[in-house]
Amino acid sequence: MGAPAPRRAPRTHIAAGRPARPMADLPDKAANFIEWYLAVVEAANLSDKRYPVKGMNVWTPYGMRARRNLDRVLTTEIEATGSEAVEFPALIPETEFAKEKEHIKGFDAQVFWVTKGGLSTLDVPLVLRPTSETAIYPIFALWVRSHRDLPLNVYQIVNTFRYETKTTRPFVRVREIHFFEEHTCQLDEAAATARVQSNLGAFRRMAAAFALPYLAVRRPEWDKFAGAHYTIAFDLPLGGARVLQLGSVHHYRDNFAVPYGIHYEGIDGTERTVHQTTFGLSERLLGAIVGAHGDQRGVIFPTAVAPYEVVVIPIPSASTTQDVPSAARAVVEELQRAGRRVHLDAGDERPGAKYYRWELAGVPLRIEVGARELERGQLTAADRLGRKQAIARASLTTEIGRLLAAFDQELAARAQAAFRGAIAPAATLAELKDSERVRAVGWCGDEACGHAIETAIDGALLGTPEEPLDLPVPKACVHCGRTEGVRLALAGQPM
RNA sequence: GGGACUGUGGGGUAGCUUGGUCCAUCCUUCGGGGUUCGGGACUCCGAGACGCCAGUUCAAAUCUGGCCAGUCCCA
Repeated sequence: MGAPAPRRAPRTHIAAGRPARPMADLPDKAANFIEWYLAVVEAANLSDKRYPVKGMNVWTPYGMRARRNLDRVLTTEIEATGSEAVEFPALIPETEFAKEKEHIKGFDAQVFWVTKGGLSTLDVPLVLRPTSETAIYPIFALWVRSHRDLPLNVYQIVNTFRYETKTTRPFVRVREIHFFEEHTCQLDEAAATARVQSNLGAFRRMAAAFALPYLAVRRPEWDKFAGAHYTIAFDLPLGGARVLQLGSVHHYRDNFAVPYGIHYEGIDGTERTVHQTTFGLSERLLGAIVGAHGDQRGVIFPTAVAPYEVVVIPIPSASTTQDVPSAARAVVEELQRAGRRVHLDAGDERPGAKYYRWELAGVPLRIEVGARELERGQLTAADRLGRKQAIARASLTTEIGRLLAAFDQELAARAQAAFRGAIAPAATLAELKDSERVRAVGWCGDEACGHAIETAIDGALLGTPEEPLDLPVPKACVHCGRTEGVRLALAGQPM
């Protein structure tokens, strides 16, 4: 006789923060994306938005697991390119904040101020960092003395604050941002350009881990980062003409280095000014993953960010001699030893209810352990894309590795297929109106023509592709018809 | 930046127009018991709410004002 099933599963840490709450059916994703997004984030219990300050949400235990996995990908990839972690303070004196004119113009309407210390008013008000250039660069000026100090590549993952007046949304638009920012100093403009390229490569690898296709575009002059020489942004099409900016890389030239005095002595003994770059990402990536991959059943996490890669569900039965609970525990332990993030759901719910809950929560792979499997020396594995099969118990670890890899591959293939269908060329401005796609058009580079395109699509000229796209280069500007200097440009509606 | 609407247990809602019927309804959730368990089980017992602050009134979930938060639309 096998041991009887325990009356009640032992409590685990996850019980305090349930991975997903059951709820009525989700709103239709295709028909009402925003409603679907808000509902799925709440139902999967990734974020608690009941905190009583606008745009500041609570990270739940389950959401925190996803965030840490996301950050692990970011830190691994950026460190592989020779960047080191640092952490600078959150408060910036107004005097430093105001040194670069364009930068402060771009940000002063959206910063939080600290104006009092205890009961007394501060002589110099402090800004809660909306981004950290002005906190970091005065110190860079002290750190950089010689060409031997270059390149200086550092990054930090910290919270930044922006006083958003628009509607805020979990992960996508928040006032307290979980921000990844790399700041670098380079010998000269060419070296800074090379660093930008290195960042583009790093992001390509990050996005691959998240199974996210994207457009790398150089933003038009009027939409670049405040203080930048140029900005390259990563845009994810989200259905219709909508795009979500995933992050950006900026070339600053010496725009900040001059006002902040970041100089060095070159090999030839002359004093030179560094050229700088930055690379910014945020938890918006998590929103993008939810938005791009999720379906009518809930979230779908790629393995790299999934809070749990595998959930094991025992199927109890009173009429068997098999020791199902012990067998399930053994499966979990074996996977844990193999380094997998795995969760045993031994709760009182019936198996079907657990399937729904974990599908809502986005776990890539579910393993079912029941009398039927044990009698055959097998396990049942079902992935989040609906593929179910029997695997041999004896080769558990290798089978799981294979199934997760296949899952990631299929997830990426599906996202890639959606991506290809999301972009279409347009030869006339009329085609931009109420467009159901992101549009690729000819653009002469003129700002007036750019704004005409923006008006036509009721959105933004995202910019010119920085990486090759499988689209023909148009012969004439879609607005003025000029053929001189015409380039391919993308237009869409930023979320 | 401008406007519209909304706020009732953990989640979704009824009640609000016409103040008293409401120690507030239903579903879900949560805690406990029992029967169960291969795609959202059933049953019994129990828990839990009128966003905050003022005002009007004999009486406020309900009317008024302010604040906070949320949703949507426009620039």
